[in-house]
Amino acid sequence: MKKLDSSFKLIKEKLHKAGFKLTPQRELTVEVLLEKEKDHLSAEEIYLLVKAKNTGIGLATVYRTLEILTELQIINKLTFQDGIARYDLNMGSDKHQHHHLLCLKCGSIEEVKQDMLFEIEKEIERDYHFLVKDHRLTFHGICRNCAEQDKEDESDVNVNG
Amino acid sequence: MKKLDSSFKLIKEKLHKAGFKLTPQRELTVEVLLEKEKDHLSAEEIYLLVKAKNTGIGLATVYRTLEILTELQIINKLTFQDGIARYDLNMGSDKHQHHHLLCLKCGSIEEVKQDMLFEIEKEIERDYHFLVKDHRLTFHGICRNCAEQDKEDESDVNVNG
DNA sequence: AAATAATCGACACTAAGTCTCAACTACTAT
DNA sequence: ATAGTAGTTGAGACTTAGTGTCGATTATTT
Repeated sequence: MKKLDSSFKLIKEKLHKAGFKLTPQRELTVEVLLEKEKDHLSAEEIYLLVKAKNTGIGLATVYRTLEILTELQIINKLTFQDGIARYDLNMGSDKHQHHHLLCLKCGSIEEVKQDMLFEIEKEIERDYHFLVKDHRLTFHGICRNCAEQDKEDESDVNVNG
Repeated sequence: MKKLDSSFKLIKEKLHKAGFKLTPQRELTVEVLLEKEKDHLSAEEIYLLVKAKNTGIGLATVYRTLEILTELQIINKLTFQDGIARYDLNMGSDKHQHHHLLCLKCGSIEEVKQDMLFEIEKEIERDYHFLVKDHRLTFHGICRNCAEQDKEDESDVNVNG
């Protein structure tokens, strides 16, 4: 757990430097976020996971902590089409958001780490005189797993029909 | 109002063909959407605009109508970072969503009609084995107006200070 | 160890959106 | 043109994500 430990320390430092207290509730919230690094958790989910660590925490506290972490750019707040906010560790600390692949079948969210939009941002700035600060790019489609599942189902139908 | 008229007829036809009744509430909702083509209205805003045409309509009806229109791909339902659904006429009838420029200062939403992501989608499909059906791309930044405003304010400060 | 400013949890509240159901109406076929 | 009917409507109850309030608590500083 070396990597998590160092990230954990770094985040705690950031919080402290910004003048926030290091309460156990905040530490546990960060802990959960680090442990579920790959997921895109909602506030409710984070709340339940922190509570599951046999600790009490209020939902409002989770929201407040997430707000602070977003402010400090430790996490990103994302809203996909369902309108529910999800949170995403900003490990790379790039100023630009990475992209997401949202599966329409299973709802999974995969990340695309590279930033493919550099050229397009230049185009936007030139053609629309719009000063780009950040972007959100989500592809909607069918993930690898679901596509394979679909293929299997199809051949099942062919065999049985 | 030739263009609006023909769009209006087309939409009504689509509704009818899909087996939906052409109620005055639905017609008025479509009318509002056509009149405010450039805006990105929320359900609440559409509701008020329809009511303003000295007609009664229920909020639930607006939601239901918007759901149907989204289903039939006559409009697109968009959720930006505030989590409120906004609606957007799908005039071009391209299967792919156009892009948006969201100003962080004034909140305006501008459209980018071209689809700049063709190559990137190919990359995603190749590298991630993800079958892309659609995308959502929003640039966050400062629009032309606000940038100019900022410049003016700055020179004011210089003159007065 | 005491002072204190930040933080906490419980719960009331807001707001977007959905559900329910009795009343109504656009369409279809006569 | 009219009646029958399935789809639709509006009012308001409900759900759910998220915010605000406030008295009690606690991490930090001295």
